[in-house]
Amino acid sequence: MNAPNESQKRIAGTLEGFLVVDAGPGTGKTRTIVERFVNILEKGVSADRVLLLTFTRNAAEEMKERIKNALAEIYLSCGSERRRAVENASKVLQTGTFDSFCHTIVTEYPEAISRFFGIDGKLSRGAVLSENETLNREYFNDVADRFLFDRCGDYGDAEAVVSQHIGDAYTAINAMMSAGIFPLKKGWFGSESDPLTGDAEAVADKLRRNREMSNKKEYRLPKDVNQVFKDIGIERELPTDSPLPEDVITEAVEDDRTDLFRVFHDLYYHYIKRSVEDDRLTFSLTSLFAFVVLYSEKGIREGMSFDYLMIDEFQDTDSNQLRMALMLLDRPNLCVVGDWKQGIYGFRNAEIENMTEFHERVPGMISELNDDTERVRYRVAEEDIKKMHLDVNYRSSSEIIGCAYRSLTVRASSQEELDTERIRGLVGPDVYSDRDGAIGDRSHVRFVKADNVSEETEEVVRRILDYATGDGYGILCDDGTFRRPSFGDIAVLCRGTRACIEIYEAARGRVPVFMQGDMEIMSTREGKLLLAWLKYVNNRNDRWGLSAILSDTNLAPREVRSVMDGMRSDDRCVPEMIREQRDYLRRKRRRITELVTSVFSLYGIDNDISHAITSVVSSAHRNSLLTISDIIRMMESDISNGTRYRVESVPDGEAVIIQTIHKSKGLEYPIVMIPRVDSRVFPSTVSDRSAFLFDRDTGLRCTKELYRFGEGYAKIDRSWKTHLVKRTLKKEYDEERRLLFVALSRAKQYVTVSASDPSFFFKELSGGESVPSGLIHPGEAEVRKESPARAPDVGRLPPRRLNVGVHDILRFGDDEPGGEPRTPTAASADAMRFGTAVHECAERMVLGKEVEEEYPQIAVVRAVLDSLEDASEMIPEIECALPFNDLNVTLRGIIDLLVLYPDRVEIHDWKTDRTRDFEGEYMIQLSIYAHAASGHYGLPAVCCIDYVTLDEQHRFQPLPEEDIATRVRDYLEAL
DNA sequence: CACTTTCCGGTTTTT
DNA sequence: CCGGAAAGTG
Repeated sequence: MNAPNESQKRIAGTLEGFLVVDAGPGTGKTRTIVERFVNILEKGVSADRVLLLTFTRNAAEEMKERIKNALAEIYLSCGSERRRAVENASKVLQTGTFDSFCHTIVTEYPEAISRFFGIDGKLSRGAVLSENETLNREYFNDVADRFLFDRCGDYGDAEAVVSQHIGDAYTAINAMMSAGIFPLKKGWFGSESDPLTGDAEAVADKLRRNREMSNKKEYRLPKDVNQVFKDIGIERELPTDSPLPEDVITEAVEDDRTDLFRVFHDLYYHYIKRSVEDDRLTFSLTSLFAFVVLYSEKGIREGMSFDYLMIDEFQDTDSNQLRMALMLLDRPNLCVVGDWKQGIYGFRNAEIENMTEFHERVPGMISELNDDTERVRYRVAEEDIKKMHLDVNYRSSSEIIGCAYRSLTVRASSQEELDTERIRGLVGPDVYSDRDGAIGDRSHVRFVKADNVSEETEEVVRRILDYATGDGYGILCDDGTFRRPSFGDIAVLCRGTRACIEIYEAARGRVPVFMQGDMEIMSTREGKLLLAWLKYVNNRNDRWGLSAILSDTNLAPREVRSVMDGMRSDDRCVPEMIREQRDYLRRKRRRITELVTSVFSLYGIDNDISHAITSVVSSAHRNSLLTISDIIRMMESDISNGTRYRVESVPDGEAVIIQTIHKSKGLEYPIVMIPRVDSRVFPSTVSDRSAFLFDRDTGLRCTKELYRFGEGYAKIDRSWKTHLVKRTLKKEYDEERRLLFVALSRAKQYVTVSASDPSFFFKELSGGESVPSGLIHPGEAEVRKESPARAPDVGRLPPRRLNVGVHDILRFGDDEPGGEPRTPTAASADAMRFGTAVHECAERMVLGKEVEEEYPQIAVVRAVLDSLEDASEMIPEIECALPFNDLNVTLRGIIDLLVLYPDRVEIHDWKTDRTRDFEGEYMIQLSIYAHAASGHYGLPAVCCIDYVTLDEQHRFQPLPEEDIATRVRDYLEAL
């Protein structure tokens, strides 16, 4: 890369004070942060006094790498005296995610939290951070149910609404945590009055302003209220020829919410208390508790402090995090970097206002934090805060930048609004392109309108082919020349996962394509075919299974039906080939992993999804001796619950990537396609259905209200007051526009935006100028139309790559490879169950969790773990894969325990055997793991079989890979 | 043309 | 069950 530009230099050189850096897309943000970080160290500041916080692990890792590299360069160019300091600095770099930092604080000082809240119980050092939001909701639900039951009748009308909408209460409480609002045993933190009231004056003001802005002839707001009155059946009407009367504004804004606040206070406090007592943390609780520790304990706060702090992606912070940042500093040296235009995490309570209103928020926060005692030991006035700007875009052509900025621009309806936008740097790009000279005219932004969704999907595929194979496109290389685009240069960015999947499915088999993200793998063709075969193999009379199998062949629907009808008597009407396949598969019914891979190889299916399914099924099977019917049940429940699994990402660089816009943040591609910019889809019109509204200005409000009609008759219906207040929240720039901005600004040279039912985003952006679909005809030879699903043919279709379970190639005496497996006896089933139990305990122990079971084997495991104390990392139950490319086979298995040392990896495997009869086989097993791990980490591996029943260990060097290959060959022979 | 009624579709996700 | 947009109405 070339030398830093002026603004990058200025920012990297401004080391002291408070600094906000507005860094538009592609402006060299990471580089500037790295440079600034290094500059601070160069000044002689000790590396442990500088902290860099980010939001994702990836970003944290990348930063660390790049800082280390920069330091390494310095190292080479300086004298021996400085060398040691530089070397040392690179070891103690303080970079990490906000959440991991908070987690450290909380687990290190758990007693501070109980002390602060006045709770008897306390979090342990090993408190579990429950990442699964579904389970967290369930936990809250249980806690709240119980609580409301115990306090039945204490909270008047509010209680009814809360108990009917516990999930919504959880959401609202999480939003409060992010906003830094939380209950004390009595009252609320940091305020005499109720912090949930909001800013009544501000809301009233907005309602009045709204009145002025309304259409001269008719007044919108009174009409709106009348509509609600009508909907809920209240006989009341406001005059629509006059503005909203002041007394109505007052009535709406100053609605009495004391019961609602009381129930939330008590429930919120109770939830905190129970979580502490049950030793349960969520990400939100961790963040809140970290604040509490820093706030309440002077010693900890000072011990944790830094002289310099930098925060990346600052638009993703919430206010709790900002306040923590202020307390973490010993001196006023805070540099925040981000781009509010890329703030797309509002649904996670991130506030772009932390960035846009940084100047106003910070001084206020500091004085609040210093309310009773000095917690922030420096002063920052609004005018001390410097604002700098990265303004050169090194990524995109100016056509693309212009388009991206236009996507943000809203038709400002007043001069005042326009001015606000100008201040925010919105009217016209605040960034200019550096690429135009190099790119020249090899850039475009195109708009395509298709007649319907499937036609649009087709069009996307066509255009992918055109970009990758057609003439007239050139991708700029580092040396300034152009090359033909390849599939790997193209990204398809969608608003939602659904669209991603649909486009992925349509493109698969025709274009090399790769989808990133979790998928409902069991609902795919692969999943359903497998399910169908499992059912049919399990039971020859399974009608659903057979009909699904038949429907995937090229039999006409009529023929399928006649077969199904014939099924009522016997299965002679089933095509012979299918029956043969069933017999072939049935022989493998006890080797689930093999059965699964065989089903897929019948169809020649070997892709990300089939891999993911294979690994889910085989690990479920491995963990608890499942039968075919258990697997069937699991798959069926996954289908009906819409369970998503991570699909292993093997981007080979030459495949089109399909991902959501959210996932694309921070990435760049030469060619970007943005499909489905349709009405209701993008911008998404999913409305807030929550029973509670929580916002800085409006405070906490209930969207429902209990209406009483005379004699004891009452009903819960929407609250007209909250409805009115909600209208003040309508933001001019909503997240959807920023999402479009993110999508467009990923592109370096070419963009195609398409729609079948254009939304107003599409219309606005294209200016009504779009091209119909179907104009592009990529060479037919290139279009490998997926042949209509062929009937599976046994044997003739060699599997392209076979996934083989490690256990499949091991020989345990009575089990001939490829033959019928030994029949599980009651005794051997028991032994396996015991083995599984020991493995589970061992896993928990590695993770530092309590283990209740106490038998001799556990003590042995503990002794082994204790002997590994100087390891840099211990990973239990990790999946591994060892490819044999010449054999077209990948061996897959799960390592019981992988121990990482700086210079080697150690593979451990727990064995509950009473003899060492199978040692030879186990050595092969561990050797496979060792080669896989060794390849992954680039370190030599050592194997160790831990016989926990015998209390013996067998350490050895892995057997040569060739020995394993021989086994694999034998296995393939026998197939 | 302006307003009302009916209809439709239905997220994003790191730590 | 809600809000946006198409269809329906005067």
